[in-house]
Amino acid sequence: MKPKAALEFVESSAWARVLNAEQLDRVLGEVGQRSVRRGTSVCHAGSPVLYWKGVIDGLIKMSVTSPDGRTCTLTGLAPGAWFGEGPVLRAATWDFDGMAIHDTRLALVPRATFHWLLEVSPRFNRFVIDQLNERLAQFLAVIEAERLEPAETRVARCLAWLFNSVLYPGVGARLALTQEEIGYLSGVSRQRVNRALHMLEQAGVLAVEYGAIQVLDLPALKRFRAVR
DNA sequence: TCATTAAATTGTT
DNA sequence: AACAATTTAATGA
Repeated sequence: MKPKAALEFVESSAWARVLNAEQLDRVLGEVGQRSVRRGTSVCHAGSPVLYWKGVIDGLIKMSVTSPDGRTCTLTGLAPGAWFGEGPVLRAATWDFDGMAIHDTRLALVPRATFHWLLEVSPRFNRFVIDQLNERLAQFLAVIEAERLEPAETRVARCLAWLFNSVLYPGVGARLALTQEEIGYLSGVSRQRVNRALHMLEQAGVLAVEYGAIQVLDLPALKRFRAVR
């Protein structure tokens, strides 16, 4: 696979801009690329972590499966995302499943390269800390909504997450996503998603399109609260 | 380009 | 979960 798109993607990533020329050269020399069709697995719980992965375009769903076969979706990974630093850092295997829910292109940074960057670049370390911290804040917001808020608010939090420009710099104002998919990502029935989206549209926060949504006011989406 | 049809998605119960 | 309405994509005249 010719990694041309991956090279450009790495160069445009926030963490690449904090590296010196020598460090960037090594990364560009070792980065790989992979295209996956919608519906295919991109990483599997229990299998070895070989790469730190970036989403060039498309969409990935992160989920876990219980021993009796039930699955729970944790989050979506939108364009611009880099993921897997957790498993890369602490273990030799993935602790979640990743599935492409759209045709997706991935950039692959070998595990060894990632660890080398951590050793030689304080600013890269800082990037990783910032990213982990941003995720933590997002997870807290989602857990809070899960326990305290009605479904409409949970949908809003889930969408605010997907449009997070720190975690997913590649996402513009518009994201191709059906209401069914939003349901899977936010743990809400499609009917409830439909209601929530219209509520959010009424509030002027986003525009509902056929098979897509467009965010008009991201700050408002983040702080949106439906009345119970 | 237009009309027809199938498939996907949405809105509602 | 089921159904009807709507939108899109594909096909061929």
